[in-house]
Amino acid sequence: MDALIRKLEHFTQFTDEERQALASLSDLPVVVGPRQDIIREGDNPTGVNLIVEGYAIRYKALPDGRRQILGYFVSGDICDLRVFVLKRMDHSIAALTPVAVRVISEKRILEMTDRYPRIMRALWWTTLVEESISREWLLSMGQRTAAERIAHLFCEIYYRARIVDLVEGHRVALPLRQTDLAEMTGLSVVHVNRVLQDLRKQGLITFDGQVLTILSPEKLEAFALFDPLYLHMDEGKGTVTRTAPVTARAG
Amino acid sequence: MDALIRKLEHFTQFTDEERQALASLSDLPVVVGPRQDIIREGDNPTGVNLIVEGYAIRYKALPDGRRQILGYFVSGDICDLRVFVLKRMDHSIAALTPVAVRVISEKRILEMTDRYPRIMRALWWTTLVEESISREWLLSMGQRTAAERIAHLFCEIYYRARIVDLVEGHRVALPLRQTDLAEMTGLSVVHVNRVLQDLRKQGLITFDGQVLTILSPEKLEAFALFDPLYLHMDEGKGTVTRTAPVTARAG
DNA sequence: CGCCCACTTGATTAATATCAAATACTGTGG
DNA sequence: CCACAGTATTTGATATTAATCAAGTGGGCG
Repeated sequence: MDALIRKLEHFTQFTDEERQALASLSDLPVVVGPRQDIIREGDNPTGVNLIVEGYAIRYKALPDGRRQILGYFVSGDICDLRVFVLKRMDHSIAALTPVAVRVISEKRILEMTDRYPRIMRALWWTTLVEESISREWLLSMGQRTAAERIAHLFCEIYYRARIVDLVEGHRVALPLRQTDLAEMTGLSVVHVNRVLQDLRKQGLITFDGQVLTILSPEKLEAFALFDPLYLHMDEGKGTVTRTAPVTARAG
Repeated sequence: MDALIRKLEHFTQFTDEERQALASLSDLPVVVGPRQDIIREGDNPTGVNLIVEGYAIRYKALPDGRRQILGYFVSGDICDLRVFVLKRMDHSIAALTPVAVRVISEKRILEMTDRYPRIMRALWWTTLVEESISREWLLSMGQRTAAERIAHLFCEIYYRARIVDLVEGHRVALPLRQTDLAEMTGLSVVHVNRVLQDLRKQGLITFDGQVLTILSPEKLEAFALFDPLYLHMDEGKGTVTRTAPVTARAG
């Protein structure tokens, strides 16, 4: 829950009461094994999932088995906040690594957002950021080369992990296989492997399947044509809490 | 405005009063010339745009000029319903063909959704469908071949146009250039041209830059691995208006 | 130890981009 | 009505990117 609050506070500032409400939002976390589905396409979802620990993904598959990862969740991310409006999931959500999730019922979400409009606005913000990310992915898929695409993904992970204090030095715990990267970027595993070697050779990153190290954020961002604007960090503070000072941009 | 109501009624059934409220929502339409920006990246949007006529697009560009179309709007589509939460646009919206838009202020939207929860829900539905479409595009970009991707796009256009009565026979007015298709699919113009020839040769479609004809919807859908589920048509009726009969699926 | 994965490497092929030129189409002015 | 300019489409040839196929290597673990 901590991570959620930390993340939302990049958008707004909460009162203690609001923070309290957020903290008491959900039940105990459930642990999901790696590569297990959390929600499957076609399901009628009953609650919202808050990722407490680990990496989860959205994915979608074609009938012949080709599979595309559409996005990922880190600690503090909420899956499918407004999914109650739709009848059936049009995609699946799965744990990539071991994941701890807290399930929050629709009722609780509604109670809380009714009582605390600022929380509602903050939650909206998270879904808008998620959409923005998905647009950036579309740009990546359509226009960035394989190397740029992977580099860009690493930049994004770096930023998103940092928001919730998952970065130390320039290192992020990132227990992914190269096949996962392949499914995220729409590339073949072999090609991902070669691109990774190339990025390593260029001295931009280090990645061993467990830890991603960004050797030079500036260089990597330049290479990837990465512009963090699409993550909309820190930008709501001024508008929502009008009296609060605007803090410096993270990073 | 008609098209909007027609579209929303694929999700729910309105009372006359609600329909009235929707109809009186906005001012006179403004006409935007083809290839003109409607909102530009970095802008702080002041209102919501309802497309009355024509095709508009979302797009995003890299600093070196590469450009990706992220989605398109047909009559009845609303751009950026909840954009007030974010400070700045992270992408642009432009007219592809001549477009008529109605601008709706945030205030009006809020008044209406406060008074008519069913309208609020219906508007939410449209944004969820839009997100779903963007996920499907990601799947297309990552996993579908060039030909499948274009075929899939045509299927989608066919369905979305049909919702708002823009299809006659199996023909849709679609005044696009091949470069537009290229930017939508992340392909080069030359390759789009060849794929189009191929689809024509296979007897699946006809397209002359003005009118798209789907010669055999079944064959085209099979070829494109198209499953209309992601468009979430007709699926909310049962849940929102509990007394209303569930109508047959369109198509 | 030996097996199962994941990763790596090399060779080849397929998909798609790029470059360059030719053809068609659209609207305009004479 | 024609000539022309400008743009869009088409075609051909070639280059590049990335996929596929096939065969290693290497590490973790029962």
